[in-house]
Amino acid sequence: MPTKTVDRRIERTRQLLQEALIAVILEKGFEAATVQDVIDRANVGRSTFYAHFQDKEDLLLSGFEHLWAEFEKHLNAASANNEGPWGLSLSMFQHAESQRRLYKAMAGKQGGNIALTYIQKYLSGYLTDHLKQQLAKRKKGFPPEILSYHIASSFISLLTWWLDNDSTYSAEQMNDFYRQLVEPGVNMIMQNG
Amino acid sequence: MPTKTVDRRIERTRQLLQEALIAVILEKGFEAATVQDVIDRANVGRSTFYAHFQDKEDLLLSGFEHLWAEFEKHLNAASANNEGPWGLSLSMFQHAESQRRLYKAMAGKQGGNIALTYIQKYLSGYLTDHLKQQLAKRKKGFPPEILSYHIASSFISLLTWWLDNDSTYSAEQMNDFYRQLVEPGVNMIMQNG
Amino acid sequence: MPTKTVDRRIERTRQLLQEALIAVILEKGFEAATVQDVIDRANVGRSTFYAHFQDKEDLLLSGFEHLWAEFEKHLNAASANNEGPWGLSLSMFQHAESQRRLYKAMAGKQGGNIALTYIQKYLSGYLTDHLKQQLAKRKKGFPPEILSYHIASSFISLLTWWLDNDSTYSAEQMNDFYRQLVEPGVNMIMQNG
Amino acid sequence: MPTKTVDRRIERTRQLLQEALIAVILEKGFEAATVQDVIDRANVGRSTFYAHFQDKEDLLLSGFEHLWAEFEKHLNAASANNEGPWGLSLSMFQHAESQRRLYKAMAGKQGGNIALTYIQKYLSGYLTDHLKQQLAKRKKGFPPEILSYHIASSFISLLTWWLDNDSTYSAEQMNDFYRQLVEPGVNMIMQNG
DNA sequence: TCCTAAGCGAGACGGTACGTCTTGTCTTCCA
DNA sequence: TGGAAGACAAGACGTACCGTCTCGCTTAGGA
Repeated sequence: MPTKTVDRRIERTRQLLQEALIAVILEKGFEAATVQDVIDRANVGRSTFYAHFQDKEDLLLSGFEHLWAEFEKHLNAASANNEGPWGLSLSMFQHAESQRRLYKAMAGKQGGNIALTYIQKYLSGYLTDHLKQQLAKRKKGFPPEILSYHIASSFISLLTWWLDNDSTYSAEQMNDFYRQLVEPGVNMIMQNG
Repeated sequence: MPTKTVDRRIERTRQLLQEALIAVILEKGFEAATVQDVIDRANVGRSTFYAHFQDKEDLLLSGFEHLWAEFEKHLNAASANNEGPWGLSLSMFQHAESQRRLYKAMAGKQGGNIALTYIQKYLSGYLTDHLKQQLAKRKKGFPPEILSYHIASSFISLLTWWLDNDSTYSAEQMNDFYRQLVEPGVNMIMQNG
Repeated sequence: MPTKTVDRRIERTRQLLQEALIAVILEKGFEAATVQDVIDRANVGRSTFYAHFQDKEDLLLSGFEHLWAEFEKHLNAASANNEGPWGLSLSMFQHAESQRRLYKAMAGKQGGNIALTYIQKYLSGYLTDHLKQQLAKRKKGFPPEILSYHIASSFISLLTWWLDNDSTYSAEQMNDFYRQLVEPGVNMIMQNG
Repeated sequence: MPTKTVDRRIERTRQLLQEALIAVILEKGFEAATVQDVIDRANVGRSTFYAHFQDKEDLLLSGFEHLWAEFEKHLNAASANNEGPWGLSLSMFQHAESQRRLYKAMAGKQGGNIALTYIQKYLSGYLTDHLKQQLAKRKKGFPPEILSYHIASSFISLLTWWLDNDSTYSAEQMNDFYRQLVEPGVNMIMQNG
């Protein structure tokens, strides 16, 4: 059975462009980065860029999706210790620690909000699923969408802060801080809703 | 000594431009707004725009500063009930409620991050001053900059969420939610630092 | 009565561009000339070019129309001696002689065929009007459109040859050659049609 | 010794491309035709095109050379009646009549000037050879290069007119028109030079 | 009440980046 | 292993904004 073989240049070009974008973002930020900056650094023709990606957002997103796929691998590999929201946040801090460069470009303030918006949505969805049952029992409780939103955005705030300040705290320390800040409030709400 | 009298047209033009920018932001967002959009709506010449403002960021900021001055008036007027961090946050929710249109344009996701960055800095500064003494007593406590950052960014997250979702919760309710979410964690840290 | 005043920069820019185009055509030909070549030489911004002209054809045509207007002035000034087709052709040879540079760029093989097509149409129209009556008398004569076409295209061929070969023949000599070549055939046809 | 056999695919590919080019020229003209248009219509890869031809001019020229070779066959076959300049022109009108499609693409205004330039040169050369002796006798005569140029370009003008207007005149009629227009002037010059 | 400096609209201008298109070369894969 | 398919670098195209500028007109405020 003849497997359709792919031209290996294609993937190479995509990676050159993704790497070039990261480099440019770290230099001057996502907004200020121009397509010309990226293709110059990648040594790639203008039309080649547009053959692969619609625009620089699309390019960033493609890189993010790759990073996210790796994160999910990491998550599954460590699944034993990382269950529940606090396990998930720890995993993400750890993954960010091991891919600091990429995370700074995508989730730092230099990056656009594309990646952060994605993460926000993912976490909110996860939390809504996870807290649904407990919240359902409450009669006239705390608005669950606000709760989910807060847990997710607090995490993102801390993550961004960590990345942008080149903080030397470890992933585990950051997750501890996160839990100390957020968990008490959440627990209060879950008990008294 | 002759008092230098100011041409009243100047202030009028500035306001026309500020209002036009707000309107355009609410329609298509700050990023997508062009100077041409703004001056068309304000019926103002291009060079007039640049005579008053460096660019659209500058224009937004000028409007924000005006809004902020009004907030401080509001804050002082209600100072009796609004002391401490939770009083400050309540004042801001209330002010946002009374100026919903402007807040949506500046602090909603349609606005840039200029205003939010400003608020973030202001709150962090306020909190650092306010919590400094208590935190100073702790020996090896929780990092104060993270604590301040969290309290401020949680507030901003809720405010933005409130504005963007056209939520019908009152300012007082929103502040309650905010306290329920954030206060327990802060108290734990302050006691055990 | 207030005459609508025109911004003098506009005409200046148009002329800068027209002159730059002529220069570039003489260097590398109309087809090879790029908009970038022209605006670089004219020290004009790209968008300014497109504010004035649709494309380089439009620019050439605008210059040609100006040249043509001058030709008509020249024609009227010398109208006494230049009546009839052979007077018209003499006038054009003379005008070309006095504006050799422009004619080379527009009617030489370096120029596109825009100007030549225009001249061809103009001459054919003129000749059709002029020969109509005589030809109308013939019963089943020579096709008049072919006759007009021949007289016009022969003229254009000679003109182009003259320009491209930097020939030293005078305008009057060229017109003599033209008459010697074309007049006998025309006369035969007009008599025997 | 094995006779070098030519891969029949090669010739087939060349013909596919030539035919595709003709079709595209007739649709949108030579200038507007792109290599992509041609290879799409020929169902051929881009590199294949460039393996056979330098560019679209080269391709057109190759087709023209083939056509020209056929013309020469036609010329020799009818040589008895077609001697001298007026026999040559008749032959070409006849050949154009029998290959109207190809001639329209190459010698019509849709085709570039490549073919016409070639024909012009060929005719000028032929005429120079043919008229040389007679002109040599004259002392201070009419410039022979102008005479040759005129005879050739008048022919080309008529041919192009005929093709572009889908005229129903026969080749013989066209040649008659051509002779009526051009011969008298030439004869006058030859007698009095 | 007039005069004059300045605010202003209108918009031309030089630039820069965009996303598209075409060219001619060069690499990869397949028959 | 030679030729077809098509990925690629290069660069021109026409459009959209930007921030600067020049131009006359209106108009406010001091004389």
